[in-house]
This record gives sequence, structure tokens and C-alpha cells, in this order.
Amino acid sequence: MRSFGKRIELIKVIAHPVRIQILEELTKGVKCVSDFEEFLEISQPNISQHLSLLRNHGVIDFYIDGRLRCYFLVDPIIPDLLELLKKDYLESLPGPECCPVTKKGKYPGERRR
Amino acid sequence: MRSFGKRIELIKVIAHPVRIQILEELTKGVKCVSDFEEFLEISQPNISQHLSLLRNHGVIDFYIDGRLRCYFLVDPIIPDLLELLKKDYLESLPGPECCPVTKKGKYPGERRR
DNA sequence: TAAATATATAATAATATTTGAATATATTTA
DNA sequence: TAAATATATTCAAATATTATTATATATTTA
Repeated sequence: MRSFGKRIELIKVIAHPVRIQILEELTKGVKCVSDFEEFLEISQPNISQHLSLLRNHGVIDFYIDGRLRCYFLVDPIIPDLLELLKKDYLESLPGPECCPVTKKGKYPGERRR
Repeated sequence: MRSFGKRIELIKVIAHPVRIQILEELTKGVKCVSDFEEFLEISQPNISQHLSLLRNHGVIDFYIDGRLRCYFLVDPIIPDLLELLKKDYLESLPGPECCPVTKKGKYPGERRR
């Protein structure tokens, strides 16, 4: 299990459009680097760099198949996180009750937004 | 509703230890800036900067109470996200089935990790 | 109305992230 | 074994994020 601090680091690593795309693909199954080259519009070295970053943070792993590297998901938080990113939220959270709500919020006068 | 791209931006904004602490506190209720000063070990201007960033991304909002600014959560994804960050995951995801699993994975020879 | 309080803004410096270009490595095929 | 293929590594440049310092603004209190 990751510590809370490591979890924060983890989502920081994940919060990048290319890396999210990579992870989305990996939820569907194993992929090697040249598979990613087909739909990611970035250079091969850049793909490798993103994969290394994810690897170094224990998000993904790979096995070697001839000259291919076959990547797959390892961290079980990923599917949940991706699902959350797609979840529908129709409403904002309910606003706070009226005054005084903060510790120091004892001032007279109107509360304004 | 945020677009998927905006959601990625959102988690990027949230993925910072101070901002996570701020959001954790706000799930418990409204807080003004000087409330945050009590437990965040950073300068007041820096707190304001983090609050502005969250505000600019629609994560939080505030109302004005005298000379206080009372901040509160707006984006409903936040409680879910914070819960996810604390969730226990005991196992890694199951590894992939054996060879050949990638589109190009038709090479002979042993598969190695 | 002057001083005090609560908070924000702006400018800058320090640091981290991201990409691009060139090159290296390992494996397979001819 | 040389060439081709698949991928990684390294370094530098470009860009973005973060924290620091100084200062500004709005409101309240004396």
C-alpha cells in the first residue's frame, strides 16, 4: 500500500493527457511501445519517457517479448481513478449554511458572496 | 460538467500536498484564510495563492464575511477523489495472460519479465 | 479618520516538468 | 555477422509550477 503522500505523488504523475491516454489503453490490455506509436501523436522517445515515468512510480510494468516491451497495468487504483474522471456530476455541492460558520466568523453585518 | 480534458487539468491542480490539505479541511466545513494559517506551515501569501488556484479552477468558492473570506467546496468530485486517495488496495492488478498478447506479439521464444 | 486586521496581488527567483534531438542498446533477421 | 527493428537513454532547451518578498486593498475598530 502506498502512503497518503505517495498517493498524491501518484496522481501528480498520472495527471498528464498523454499518460492518461496510455493508461486508458492499458486498461483494455497489454500494449507494446509501437502499439502506442499508432495513436499517440508524439515521438517514440517521448513515449518511452512517459512509460519510464509510469514505470518508475510503480504504475505499470512490462515483460519482454523478443524485441518488444509489453506493458501492463499494475497499480489497482488506476481503473478506479479513470472511472472517477468519467463519472457524471450534475450538481455542485450544497453551499454552506448561513453565518457565522467559521471559527472567527462572528462579525456583524451582511454576508455576501 | 467538465470535459475529460478539464478533468485531467483538475486533478493536476489538486495533486499538491498543500492543496490536498486545504481540500481535506474544506470537506469538514467552511474555513477562512486565517483558519488555514493555523495548521498550514506556509506563508499567508502562499496560502492565498493556493486558494486562488483552486478558485480559478472552480474547485472552491468563497463568500465575504466582514474582512474574512470564507471558503467552501464547490466541485462534487472532490470528496470522491479524496476518498479514493485513502482507499485500501491490498493487491496489484492480475498480470496479463501468457503470450502473445500484443498486436505485434507474434515472435517466437520465451517471454521474460 | 487613522490604525489594525485579513487577505490578495505582483514580481521575481528557484525548481520541476516536458519535449526534442541525437545516440545507444538489445534482439532478430537476412 | 551485418543490417534492421524496437525501444531506451542522455542532454539540453523550453516551459510551467512553486515559493518568497514586498506591497496593495478592503474592512473594521478605536
